[in-house]
Amino acid sequence: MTKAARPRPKSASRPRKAARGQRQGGADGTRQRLIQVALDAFGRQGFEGASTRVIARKANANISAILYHFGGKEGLYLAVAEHIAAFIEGRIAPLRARIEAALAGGGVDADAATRLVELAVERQIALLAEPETEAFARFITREQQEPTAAFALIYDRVMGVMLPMLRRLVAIASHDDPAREAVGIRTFAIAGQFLIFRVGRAAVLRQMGWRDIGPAQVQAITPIIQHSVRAMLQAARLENSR
Amino acid sequence: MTKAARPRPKSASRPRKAARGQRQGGADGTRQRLIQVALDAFGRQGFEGASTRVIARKANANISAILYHFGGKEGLYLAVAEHIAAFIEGRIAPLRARIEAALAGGGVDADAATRLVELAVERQIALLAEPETEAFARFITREQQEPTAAFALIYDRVMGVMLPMLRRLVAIASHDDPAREAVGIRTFAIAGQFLIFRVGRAAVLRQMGWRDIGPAQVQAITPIIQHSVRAMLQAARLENSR
DNA sequence: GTCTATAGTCGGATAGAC
DNA sequence: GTCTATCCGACTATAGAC
Repeated sequence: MTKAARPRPKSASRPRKAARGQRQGGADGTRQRLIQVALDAFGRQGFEGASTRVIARKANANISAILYHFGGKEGLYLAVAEHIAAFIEGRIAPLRARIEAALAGGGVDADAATRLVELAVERQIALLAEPETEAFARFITREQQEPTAAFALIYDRVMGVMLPMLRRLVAIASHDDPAREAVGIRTFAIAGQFLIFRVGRAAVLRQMGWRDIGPAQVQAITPIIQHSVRAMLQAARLENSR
Repeated sequence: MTKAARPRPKSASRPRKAARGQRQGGADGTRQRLIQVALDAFGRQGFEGASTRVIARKANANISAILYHFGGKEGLYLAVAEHIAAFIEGRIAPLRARIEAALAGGGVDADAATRLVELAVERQIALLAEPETEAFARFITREQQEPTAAFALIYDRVMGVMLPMLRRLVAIASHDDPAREAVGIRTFAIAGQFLIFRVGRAAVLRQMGWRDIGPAQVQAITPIIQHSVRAMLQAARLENSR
């Protein structure tokens, strides 16, 4: 009963000795292709639903290549998480730098903070439209439901960076204390407004009659949510200034 | 390659001949226990990750009972979806009746519509706090990522009912046309504000320092999101009335 | 309606040649 | 670094006794 329903990722002793600077016989290509295919497979079918055989075949690689490069299925799973974290880290770096510089500078009043939140919202929605991130969302959403080491990795490198930053901005924009629970809740409420379009994808497509969530949809979504966020922050500020 | 990554639910010829009114030897109990355990297992580990062996053992039933009652693993999966749809249907019935009556009556102005949306938000958040719905959320969120027949079932009976209703209210509250894309987007943005607490559960718990999302958390979340929704709808109304 | 025994398939991992 | 061959465990589903 308690015996272990399945062997989910724990530590993953992936060897991956050489492969960074050498590139023998297109080896690095194999590694990258495996990660790419595995990202889609794990995201769609989950850790146990996806099979290494199918992943290897689709990546034009041998099954043993997974053992060689990642030490096993779990290692491949974690490598996918690393890939996701690295990709998003790179994409949000400019935004992060800009917000951190503003916050360090000290001259961020409520209006400036509101504008920075709106900027962050716009960038995050734009990220949703990039084709790669559709698979990311599937993978991460799965991890949110039943977190493994892969979630900790992604949280630490992406969410754990962005959320506190957004939270500080929300606090400034609403004349509140970032440590207060209400500020945290408000921050998630903001994130939820656009994340729902990834996470509730199937329902959104049906209800909206969309065939996909692409650039056209992003263009429709962005101003509405920015508007909503502004209204929410201003109302909270009024409330807190009484 | 195209050979079939896995045998997901298609039609499920579940026999389930007698079992409703007869109740021989505690049979109905077995059926219910299997559904209960399967809901948790499928939600956590996905269709292929969960094993009928473990489900049967945890439900104190024989593996063959799954074959007998549901015709197979796929039948059990769909039975879980049915259970979810029926449960939520029952829970939202009073709210639905109230909103439909108000809309049919015709006397719903923008303020009344806003209050009804706030009421719906409150009820939906309260639903999140009920312990059963945690497993529901896991199951449904999985289906959102890679929908099967189970998603169609739940969408038709729950989301497809609530979303258009909410959408009409949002349109009235914001002096807009329910058919407009912006109204649909706004409706999802509202839903996203509380759904994030279920769907982004792991991130919420980490960032907020919560150990669970229970009654105390619901009490903290509800007024903040109601306030946010009101601000958003009023801002949209102002925008549309110019 | 519940159970045991077992068939048949597919999974990940290993060993070792090249 | 890539490949084949193979092991062995775990899975779902079937057949048939009770």
